[in-house]
Amino acid sequence: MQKDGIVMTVKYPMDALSTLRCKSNSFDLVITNVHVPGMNGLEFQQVITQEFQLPVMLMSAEDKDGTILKGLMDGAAVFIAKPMSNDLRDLWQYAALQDKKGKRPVVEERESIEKSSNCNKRRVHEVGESASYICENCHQHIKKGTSKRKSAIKQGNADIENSANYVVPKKAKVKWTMALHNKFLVAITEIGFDRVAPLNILDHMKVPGLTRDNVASHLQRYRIFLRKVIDASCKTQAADKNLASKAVQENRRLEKQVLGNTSNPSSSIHTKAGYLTGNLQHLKNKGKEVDAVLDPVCNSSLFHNINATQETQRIGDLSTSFMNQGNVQPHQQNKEDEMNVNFDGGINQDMEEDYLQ
DNA sequence: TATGCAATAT
DNA sequence: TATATTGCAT
Repeated sequence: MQKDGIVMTVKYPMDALSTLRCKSNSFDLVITNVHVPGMNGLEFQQVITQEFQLPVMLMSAEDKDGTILKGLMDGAAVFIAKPMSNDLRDLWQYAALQDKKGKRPVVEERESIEKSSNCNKRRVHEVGESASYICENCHQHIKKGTSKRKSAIKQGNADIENSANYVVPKKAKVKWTMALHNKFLVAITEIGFDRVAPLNILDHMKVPGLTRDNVASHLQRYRIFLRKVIDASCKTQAADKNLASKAVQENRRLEKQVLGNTSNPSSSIHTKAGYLTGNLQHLKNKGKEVDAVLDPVCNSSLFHNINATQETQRIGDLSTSFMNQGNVQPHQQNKEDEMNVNFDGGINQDMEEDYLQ
């Protein structure tokens, strides 16, 4: 693990050692199997500990006490039995918090309770990204317990939590790129507006690492946005109605004037009355069209408690304005976002890599 | 239990 | 600002 958040992998221990010798200052943490080709992992760990003073995390499918104990006594920072849990990311606290004086962080034993999580490329990437996040913010996490809200720390780790060096592991933050948001929209469309719910959306999106909470949070924000847009359009509509009733009154006044003065009807009055009548009809038609398109959507469960029946924008336009909320300068928008917008749901691996920060 | 939502934290 | 988390009501 390098300081800039990048993970470097090598197959052979000797390659790792030569890399470390070239630039040992660039690395924060070494993760190795106990069983590695060409060398015993415990030896490997000892060399690194002695030569580079880097925390070493040992992994093994064996959880025999002897192996664990030996590794820890020889200076390994952590020993983890495979399959590893999703809490792998917690490990970065060892790199982040390593004492300058050489004091090793608390040793924490972990059980491998969870079903084998796939430790694939995606996973490693995610951990790498969140690592730098923890490094940047670890000092904030160490201090203070004065928050009004209940701590996010889960129960059952009280001893670890209380240790001076404990850092609350920070979850990766999902960045809702245009591509991801479009997947979200596709999911909503597929599900049908009436059955929209976080878990449902999550199932349809099929994005690795995305959680129900992520979706729920995004859905909430999206609904707030829609409400704003619809409220605004209601006001517009109200204004239109006002205009329409004024038009009606004006029409009647003019018609009376015209009818009351049949001997010399003013062509300009006829023209104005005709214009207002046409305008009124136009407003009515416009309202009907919009109603027809948006009523099913506005009355669906996607828009709870929204008492709006008219909308001046089409739903498709809403996604763009949703993503442009706050109106960031267009040129600052991710090139990727613009290029990868994809309503067909086919999102490639590289894009998925960008979802989690 | 999952949901929606407001308030609040980060 | 955007996203996450929490507590509550349903």
